[in-house]
Amino acid sequence: MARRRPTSADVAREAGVSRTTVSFVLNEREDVAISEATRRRVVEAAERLGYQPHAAARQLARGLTLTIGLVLRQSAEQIAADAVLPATVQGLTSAARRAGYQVMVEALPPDSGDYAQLLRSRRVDGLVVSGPRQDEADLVALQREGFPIVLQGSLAGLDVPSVDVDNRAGARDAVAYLLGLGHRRIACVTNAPLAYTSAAERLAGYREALEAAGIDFDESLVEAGSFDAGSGHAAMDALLRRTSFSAAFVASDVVALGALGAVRAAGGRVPRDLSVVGFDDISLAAYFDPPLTTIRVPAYDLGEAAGSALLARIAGEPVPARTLLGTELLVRGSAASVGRTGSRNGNDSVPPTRLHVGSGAAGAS
Amino acid sequence: MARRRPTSADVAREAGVSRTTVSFVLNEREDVAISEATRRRVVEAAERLGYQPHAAARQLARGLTLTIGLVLRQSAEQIAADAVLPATVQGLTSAARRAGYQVMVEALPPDSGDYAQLLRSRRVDGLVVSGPRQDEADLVALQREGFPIVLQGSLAGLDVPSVDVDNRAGARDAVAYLLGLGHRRIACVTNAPLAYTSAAERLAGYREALEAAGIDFDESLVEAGSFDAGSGHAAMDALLRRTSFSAAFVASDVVALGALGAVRAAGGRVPRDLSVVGFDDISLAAYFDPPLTTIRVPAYDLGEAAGSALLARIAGEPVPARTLLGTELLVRGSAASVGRTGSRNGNDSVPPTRLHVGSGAAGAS
DNA sequence: GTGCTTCAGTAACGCGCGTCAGTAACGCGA
DNA sequence: TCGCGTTACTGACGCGCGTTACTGAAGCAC
Repeated sequence: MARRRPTSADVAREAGVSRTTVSFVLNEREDVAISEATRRRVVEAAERLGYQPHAAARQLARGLTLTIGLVLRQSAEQIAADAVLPATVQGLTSAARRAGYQVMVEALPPDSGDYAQLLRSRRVDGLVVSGPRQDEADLVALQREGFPIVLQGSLAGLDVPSVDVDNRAGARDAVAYLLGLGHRRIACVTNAPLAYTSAAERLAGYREALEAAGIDFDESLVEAGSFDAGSGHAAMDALLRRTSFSAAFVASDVVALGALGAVRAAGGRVPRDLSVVGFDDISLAAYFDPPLTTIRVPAYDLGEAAGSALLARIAGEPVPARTLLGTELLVRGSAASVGRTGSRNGNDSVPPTRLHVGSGAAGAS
Repeated sequence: MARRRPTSADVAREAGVSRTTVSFVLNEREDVAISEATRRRVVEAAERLGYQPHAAARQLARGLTLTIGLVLRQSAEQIAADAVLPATVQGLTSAARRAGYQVMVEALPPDSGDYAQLLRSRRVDGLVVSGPRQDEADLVALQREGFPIVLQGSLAGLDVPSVDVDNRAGARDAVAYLLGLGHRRIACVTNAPLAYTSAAERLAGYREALEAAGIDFDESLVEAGSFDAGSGHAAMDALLRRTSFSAAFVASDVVALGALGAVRAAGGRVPRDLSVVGFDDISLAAYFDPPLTTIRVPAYDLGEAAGSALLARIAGEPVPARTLLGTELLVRGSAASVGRTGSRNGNDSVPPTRLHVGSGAAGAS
């Protein structure tokens, strides 16, 4: 016969005290006086029985689930291609664990369901929502009902605290670096369609850096990527066919890998013929050919910060409306000075080739 | 004044029935008779009040949390470098959602904590445990206490149902493919230290394929990788310095990227000088240079299968002790026939170069 | 009318805990 | 002795739901 799991009543009986006392002892309540002797008796009884409080009963009595939710609002493909998601999740869970919280994940592509019930059914105490684009209405409604919500990412004109990477500053740094190397015609491949805030912000950083250097924005130098390497290949291919430039800011490492392939397919060499700077610093970027100069985003810290902000909100503490995490330029081998080849080749005297793909050249594979 | 969230009692009052009736109606119980008229009254009242059952109360009353846990038992670095984890998690959440379940993630590196309390405190109804190596004791104990557990991965001699990719068969396919291309001296870089079952299995598949072709196993052709690209670079570098071979099976795409870099650093070209086959088919593999021929692992399906198996166990249905998911060889551009160069170069007459790295060559970056 | 069955709905209990109000015992000063 | 505060503990209620056993009423054959 399987023994029933022990309840606090069993512990009370075993220790010869009341259930109330058990609760006081095990919750370490400072405001009630318990003699050291009974405290010990209770602790030992609990130990002996292998007592573990029933989570649901506790939640019901205290009105707290000690759980936060992570809602992923991207498409399935986008999630699968997200190289930094695991790190972000780790940051979130670790922030949660420090506060005694657990994390519930809900991968809910747009239009595939509703996460409001997570909150309204009190399954979680709060929500980190990542990558929303169209459910502003739901968000605002939940926020107004008083539920703690933190946005991971950005969404203009929303009265919800958000935590994000400083995409604009990172992009500015990347492009400023290329400008510093002497480049003037710098192309930009976005990391996603511009409806995504991060894509728009990175493009804005690109424009700002050009502007600061007194260079006019040229629309023909911009092409949209879309999460995956294939889009980067296509975008770079289109740019090479359309116009000429000596450097490119590709706003995502994953997209950049595709772009590197397109340059190669066109017979060009990076950085000799074209300098490239990426964004994200995925773990493979250092092993691209050439190793990718890129902007590091602190993925773990991002999850951490989102978690901390949410927990603060749950605790009723004030939370800044917007937290931006800094990025960092990582110089590796994919960008070189104008008029100089990449150092890895050693033949500095050869001028940069003017890359151009004829209409008959091989397209994307 | 903030309105209190509605309870089933409120719905009952609003509909003019008892709470019991509300419960019967909203849970759509077939075994009790409710007139269509009152059914409608209750549903409408619930709708009007925006009623949402309190999850904890429900869990307490029914003894079911409708939640499963995913325990990640790898190191933090390993999780961060895992390119297929998001897909697996998606598969798991989607299997869960179909059954009305949610997923709780617990990233618990070895020796950093205890996941038994998740079960013992009834926070979850069951657990998918991924990548354990040393907590067999805990697992067996929980299993014996009757908790539903499914292993994602493999662990010998454990009486816990497991779901895994058929690593051995996949490796066999990869190596058989290289053999079919005429290669005889085939190196192997493992995807992890051999203490990891998946690494041992993939190496075993490599040996089996060689054996089937009547080729003796040569220990000097094997080098251990370790999750990241850097280890692949180092391993390939060591192999090139130590011996010669015309092909390599690198048991992870991430590790393979580093290996490709090492070949390049040694002045070799893939597949002209060396054929390479990877494992995993991460989303970037098709954009490596050259595009990586590899073994596709069904990451999403893996999560799906683990989830389904766990839910079956929770429902008390029998579950096979071991579920192995098939893999698939994806031929791309990183392997070529012996005596022929890769077709992309077009100069078939050049014999394969014998690659060898002098002791003065550049090492890992 | 009687006995039986089916239909429609309800009262009351229990899930396991947190917590408030209350109490008994025990000093301790005047 | 009384009054009062302190210490150490307990009884009982409530959290919001699911569910079992029960009650009336209606229908129906005899």
